[in-house]
Amino acid sequence: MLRPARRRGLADEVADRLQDAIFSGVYPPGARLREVELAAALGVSRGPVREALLRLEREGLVRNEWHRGATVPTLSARDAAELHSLRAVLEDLAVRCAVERAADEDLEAVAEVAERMARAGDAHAMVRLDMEFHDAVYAAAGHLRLRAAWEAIRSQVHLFLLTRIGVSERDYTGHIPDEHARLAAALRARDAETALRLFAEHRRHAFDLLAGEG
Amino acid sequence: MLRPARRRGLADEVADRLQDAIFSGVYPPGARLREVELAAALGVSRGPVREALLRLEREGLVRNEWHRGATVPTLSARDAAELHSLRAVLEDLAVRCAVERAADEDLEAVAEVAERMARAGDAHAMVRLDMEFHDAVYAAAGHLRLRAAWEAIRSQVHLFLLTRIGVSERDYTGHIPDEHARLAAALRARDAETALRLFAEHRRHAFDLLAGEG
DNA sequence: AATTGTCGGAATGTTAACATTCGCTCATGA
DNA sequence: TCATGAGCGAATGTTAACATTCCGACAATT
Repeated sequence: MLRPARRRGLADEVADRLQDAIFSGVYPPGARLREVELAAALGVSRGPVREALLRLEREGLVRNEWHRGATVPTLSARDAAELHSLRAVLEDLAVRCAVERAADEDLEAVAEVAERMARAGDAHAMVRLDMEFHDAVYAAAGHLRLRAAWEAIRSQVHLFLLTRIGVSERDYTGHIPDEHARLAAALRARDAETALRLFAEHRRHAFDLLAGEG
Repeated sequence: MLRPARRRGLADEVADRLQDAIFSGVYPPGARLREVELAAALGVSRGPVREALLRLEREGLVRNEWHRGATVPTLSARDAAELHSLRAVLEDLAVRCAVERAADEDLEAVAEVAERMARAGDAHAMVRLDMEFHDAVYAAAGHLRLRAAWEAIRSQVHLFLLTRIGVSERDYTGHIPDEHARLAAALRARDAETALRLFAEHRRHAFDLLAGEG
């Protein structure tokens, strides 16, 4: 069973590199992303860079302004609240779809990611797995537009976790794997009510932990 | 009270023209959008056209494939179901936000659009006002990312209504204005429970009417 | 007859040069 | 001292030419 081998243009390549760079802290919130600078650093022309910045804007990782270029946005408390509330309704739908009509193997893939979290290396790896876990849930939901809506805020959630993780790293890495394991179990049992409750508690937990002290 | 006079580039201009053209039926679902052709027709170069197509892809109005160009997608029954379910959770949140913390003037703006629907000209104008009404609700919600999520499917909903409107135009134009008036009234009364119920019935009504017979 | 290889045309992907816009600085004036 | 305007520099917006990729048709081979 082969996945479609799609050819990617330079733009996608550049977008991925930029995303990694932002997550790595090379371009912290507030930093300006100059097209010529990026083009020179990556060894491509401004075209693909421009296109990549547009894609990252769609994901909320950069802000684009007329004739003023792209900058990495700083997430305010209000932004965090927006992400929290929007994520809640999206994830509720995802959980309902997944429980209702996902293939068993897709739900097992979710559980498999949850297991990997138990032996994550550092906090950054944990965050990556956290994102991967939720990706798997949306994939199991089999809802293209829901997945697209998630991907529109996914990077922002990722960035939020990375920037706020220092304030309580211990609690985060300690409780998170176990929580995800329970989440996966509820999904595999196709227990919608329990799953919805657990996911809500999970989000509330993470939100209180990370948004409160920032 | 002036709105910010923002300078728009050619790309945005092109995107709007293309959107109008698609809604007008110039490019029906399945049609190919060739960059050179569009650039020549609009009197600009391929750069802005490319950027515009990327923006329209973000809105789901065109599909872009590697080295195969852009096409107007045809909406299947599954697509309609996806739009319906996603729209439901987004609009629920929008209504809750609007009832909870919208300014009175924003809710009056919603009602004002609803009133204009009573004296709409043709069916196309009615659909435009329908979209405008829901735009106003999202604007009243004051939730930037929720609004962005709506805008990601807005054009698809618009196109869906336009393509399916012929099957039951009479029912659509007949009942819709009254329904929206009640919706607006519930919002102005800040009656969350009633508003949520009415919006759900509204969507169910439109979905049954238009998706069923296609 | 069916499959594979090759070729041509057409469209997109990419590049580099040109045009435009914006923020900043500094001089000017009241 | 503050407000106003011109000019400069830097970055983005736009363009047109070049490179690459893909699809379809047709020929060759088994």
